[in-house]
Amino acid sequence: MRLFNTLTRQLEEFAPSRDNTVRMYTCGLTVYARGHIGNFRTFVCMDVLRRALKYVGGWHMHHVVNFTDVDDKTIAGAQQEGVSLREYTDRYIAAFHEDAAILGLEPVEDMPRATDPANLEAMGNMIKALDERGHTYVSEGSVYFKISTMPDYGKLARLHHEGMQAGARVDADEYAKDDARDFVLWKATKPGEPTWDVGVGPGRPGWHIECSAMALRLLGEAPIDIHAGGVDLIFPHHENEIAQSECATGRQFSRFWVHAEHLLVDDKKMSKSLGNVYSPKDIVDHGHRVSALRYLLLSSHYRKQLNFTWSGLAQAEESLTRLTDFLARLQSLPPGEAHPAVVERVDAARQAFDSALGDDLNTAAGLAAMFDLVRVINGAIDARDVSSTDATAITDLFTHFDSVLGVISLRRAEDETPPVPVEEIEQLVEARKDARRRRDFGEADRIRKDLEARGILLEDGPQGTRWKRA
RNA sequence: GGCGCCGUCGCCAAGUGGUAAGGCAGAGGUCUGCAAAACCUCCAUCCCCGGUUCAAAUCCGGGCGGCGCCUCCA
Repeated sequence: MRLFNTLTRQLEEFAPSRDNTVRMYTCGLTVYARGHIGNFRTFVCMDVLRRALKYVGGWHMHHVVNFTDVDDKTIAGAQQEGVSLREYTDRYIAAFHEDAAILGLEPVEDMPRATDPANLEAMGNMIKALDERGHTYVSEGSVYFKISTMPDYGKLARLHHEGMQAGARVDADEYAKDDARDFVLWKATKPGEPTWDVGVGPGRPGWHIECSAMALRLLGEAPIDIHAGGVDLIFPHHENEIAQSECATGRQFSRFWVHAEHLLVDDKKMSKSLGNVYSPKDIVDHGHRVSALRYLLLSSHYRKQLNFTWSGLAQAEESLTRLTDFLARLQSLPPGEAHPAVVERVDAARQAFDSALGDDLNTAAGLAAMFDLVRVINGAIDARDVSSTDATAITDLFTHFDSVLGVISLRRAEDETPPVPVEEIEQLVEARKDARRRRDFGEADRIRKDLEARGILLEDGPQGTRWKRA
């Protein structure tokens, strides 16, 4: 499996370093607000990476996705609402789980939160290790990482210090630093803020330390295999994680760094002032299905910016329908032997799909392999060259496709709760069948239009009438 | 000011040296009580200008256009 490594800016052959288990860490959500579709673009991409490693690469996963549940925004939010930090962040963690479920994210092995005692302790230990090795200094009660003690600082982001002066907005931190580029490991306690004592003075974690500490605590000895997140995290977050982890352990932190590009909305970055920040739930409130959003996210490469539009979502909806219509059609094929021509096509499609996904997660090419198969098999069905035995093989292959893409199963789950009760639909389909038998097409069409208005489509075929959600 | 990415059919989107995948939309046809679905046919020479090469959307140079990072951010 080939993956683009931000560290080298090249495609590299990936395999886990030990035990056939991929040790992967994805930077998760800061839980001061409900996650938006931009956040979820990253999470869906990493979910597909995770699934591809499992179901195409054949490896086991130990995948950690964290919650940042303490920072300026969470503290401010909790204070504003007069609730505890824990209570405040619990809400958004619950919302995340809700949205993750409707988007079909596969549960990961660990979802730690920064303020859990074991994690805070791990942070304290890492800071102590850094201190022993001479990488820290204390200023006004806060502990800082001293960049000048790390010669290869900047290797991930590849930022050159000279160029940073001219137009860069210099960090107007409220804490004093020796060098503008130094970053805080542990922030001194301020009145009214939550505080912990983990052996480096009372205070709270700096942003970067939590990921380093949790990744190594949960995934074991450095280097881990993959560290992932959105592109905006490359600097400073991931760069600083590398600095802390490598200076504390003396070893490489992560072998691969994988970054998902941003999602734009109507060609603009999402922002509250533009009113274009949507959560997965907003997609539903706009009358769309979340499966269409997942499909849309899959339809372009994870390292390219993706422009979200409502019409793009509608197109995704139609494309996905073509796949599910095809699978429905496979249900009613006559029994018989497997056809060699079909078997050959199925094998070719599997190969094309796996090779696309194994090539730096080329989901768009993977989808094309699926549609190629759909077209060919549809034609073969019309020619009566597909048996139920073939159908089983094809269905199995689609199960494989979807183990990685996770979009068809999502759509099916949605279909289980149609806008009209299934019993009523079936009753009306029966009534319409009678009407058609009587050649009372007026009544038959009336029933169909009535159901259509309520979100149910009827299709007459040789095997009878099939219904589906609009 | 520094670093980097992108520009392929009306829309979305693969392809990165060998003569343009796939999806949506559209046109015509087959099938159907009518629809829908399905199938068949049609629908691009790759932002512009130079260069390298037998051969370039793919490599190099220069433009034009869009975007990102350098600051909290997926």
